[in-house]
Amino acid sequence: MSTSLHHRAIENLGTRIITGELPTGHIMLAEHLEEELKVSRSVVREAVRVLQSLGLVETTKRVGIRVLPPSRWNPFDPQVIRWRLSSDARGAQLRSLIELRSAVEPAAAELAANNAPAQLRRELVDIAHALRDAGHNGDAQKFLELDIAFHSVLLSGSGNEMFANLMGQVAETLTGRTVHGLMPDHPHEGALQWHVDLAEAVAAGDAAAARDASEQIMRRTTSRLSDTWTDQPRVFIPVRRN
Amino acid sequence: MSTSLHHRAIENLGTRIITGELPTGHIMLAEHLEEELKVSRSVVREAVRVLQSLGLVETTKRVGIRVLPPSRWNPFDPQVIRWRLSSDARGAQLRSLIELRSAVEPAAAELAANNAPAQLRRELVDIAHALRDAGHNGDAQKFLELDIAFHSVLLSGSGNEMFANLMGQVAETLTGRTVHGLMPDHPHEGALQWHVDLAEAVAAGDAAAARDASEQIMRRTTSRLSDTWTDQPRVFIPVRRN
DNA sequence: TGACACCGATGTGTGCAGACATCAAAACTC
DNA sequence: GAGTTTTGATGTCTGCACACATCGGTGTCA
Repeated sequence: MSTSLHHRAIENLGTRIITGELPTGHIMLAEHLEEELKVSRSVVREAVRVLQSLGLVETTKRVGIRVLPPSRWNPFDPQVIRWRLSSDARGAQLRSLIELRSAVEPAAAELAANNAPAQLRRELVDIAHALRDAGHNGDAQKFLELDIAFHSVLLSGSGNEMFANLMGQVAETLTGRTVHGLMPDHPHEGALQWHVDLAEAVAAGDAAAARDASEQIMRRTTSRLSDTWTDQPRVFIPVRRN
Repeated sequence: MSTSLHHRAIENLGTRIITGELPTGHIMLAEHLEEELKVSRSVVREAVRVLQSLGLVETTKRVGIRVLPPSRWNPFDPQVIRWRLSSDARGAQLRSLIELRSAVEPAAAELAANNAPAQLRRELVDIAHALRDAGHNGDAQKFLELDIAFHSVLLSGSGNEMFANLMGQVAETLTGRTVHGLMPDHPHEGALQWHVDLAEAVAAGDAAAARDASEQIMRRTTSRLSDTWTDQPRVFIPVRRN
């Protein structure tokens, strides 16, 4: 009972829309939602307003609340990502996130090597060494924590708030990976060293080396996970013209 | 008066928070907002709920509605981006977007060369040629439209919905560029050719060439705009740990 | 006397119920 | 078919009850 009714209503409708249980074009009435969710009008209205701002629904007078097509959803919203990760589209969502990370992290590494404050560089090196140790010792729990911390600090160090914000979603991905049993028992030895190389390149201000190391890491991560989405068809969202 | 009260309330509070007129930690009371905005409680409550989902405010019982620090804002939300683009932080926002584009578009070009459907490839080539013609003829209006269309189609062709979604924000950036008088009278001749090269590489399925051409374009775009944000300090968002 | 734990008063968001206003789709009239 | 009326859903407003975090007073104990 700790979560608010408002929050639960958003969660309920959001997941049902994203799983496709409430398909594109499906029309709901606020009044109907009241009795279905057993909540009052204000709760329904506030939830619908939030879903509207996420691009999941639109409201039209005399019609009702219409579910919008996936192309209108805001794919960068943390909630939308979380809902997709726990739906049938998990593979497609993971692929999107990995492709985004593969594009962004090398750029972030370059920026961090050029701009990050000294303390952050030191922290990155420390984490990389601890990460290598945890990997050698087979401490899976600690390894995961340090892995998330490493990439978070790296993205923060880019000084680009959009990059930095991705860390939350990266964390979801990584934790989700373990949850779904996609983590290896023993981390790859080369990957551990690449993390150290990356940290030291950033510390030394060597942007090119930092990018190289990051690209190595992302290539390996991609190849390790790519078989989870081979069955997922790519969706080509039509260009919206006014 | 066409926009709803709800929407106007969001716009009012959102802009004032992002410009810093309502600083981090500032506390408002719902009751006070009612009389200030001259709207009823329901409007205020729905607006606050949306701002909450954007990470701009949080509500606490017995305290009120507290403005959150910029590190909590969702930097990928289109509304937040728009507000930041029309605030003092416009330079920083532009830099973030360009860095993101620079990271994403070459990756999108690669993906498009590997995966895009045939019709999309043809369309891209047609647009590139039309873009070159418009550039030669000095037709600024048409050039802008085609430029937006080109990058939109390219990002859509990646088959990654997150990449595809960036086109909206790219469009904002590009149109904002002309609005702020940052467009050259005559587009760079090399850039026009690079667009054609990129389109033809995608059409031919040559991922490496597509990436190269895209990187060229982004390098030029970055260097052309970088003097608009030289005075903007980089902000290093602290890593949020639970 | 002073420090500390307890507890009730207070204020604020949360949730509820009902009413009227508004406006666009649908039905109707000509 | 064009213009008009009707209808039905969201939009907006208001009063009320409740939950609960914070604050300040009270009592207890050292």
